[in-house]
Amino acid sequence: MNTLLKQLKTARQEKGLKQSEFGKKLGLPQSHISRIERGKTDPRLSTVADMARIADHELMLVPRRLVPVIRFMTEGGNDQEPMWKPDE
Amino acid sequence: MNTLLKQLKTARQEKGLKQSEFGKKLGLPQSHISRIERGKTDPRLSTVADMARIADHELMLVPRRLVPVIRFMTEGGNDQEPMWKPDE
DNA sequence: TTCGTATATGTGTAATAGCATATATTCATG
DNA sequence: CATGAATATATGCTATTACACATATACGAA
Repeated sequence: MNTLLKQLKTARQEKGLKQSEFGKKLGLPQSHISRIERGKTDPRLSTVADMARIADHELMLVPRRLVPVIRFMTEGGNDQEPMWKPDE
Repeated sequence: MNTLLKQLKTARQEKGLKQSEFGKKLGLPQSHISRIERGKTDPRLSTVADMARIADHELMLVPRRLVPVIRFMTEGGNDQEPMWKPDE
């Protein structure tokens, strides 16, 4: 499907928001959130941008040659954890 | 207005495409491209994503704390040029 | 002027968005 | 197990709007 929508769903879940709460913050009905997350509808740009912001994210336009780097930074894993440890 | 749309427009221009050519690659009429770029309409997610790809870009969902870094990478300037040179 | 490009307008259609409701599904708790 | 509450998905029915298509206007350059 659309990976962006999947990312949005997990972002919402990580915020601990259910679809109805999420929708209320956006002024959207729960049913619509559901349809969007499952890819049953093609939402408007403003809708997705709003959803992103509520979920502490941002919708950005990225030049293709930077995509791999950014992908690594975002889904590369939890960078609360160090990526390597010095030899002891 | 929406900075993302402005970015899309300059991305198209940098590709040397006029609205009509751009639209043809997308299966969209020129009039629609015009309305979108001027913020007179709220396009669908798929439309914007398609426009991004044609313009050699990608629409990405980015965690808020990474936004400044990515902004620096993208609009930070031409990184064909090295950001520093070693002392000689 | 004529040509190329960008923006504007109007009409018809298809799809999103709003609203209410129905149907799972899971998970407690008696 | 049964029952009920909380969550997620589904459906039907309107209203609003993106989108398709044609056409018109504006403006600058050759």
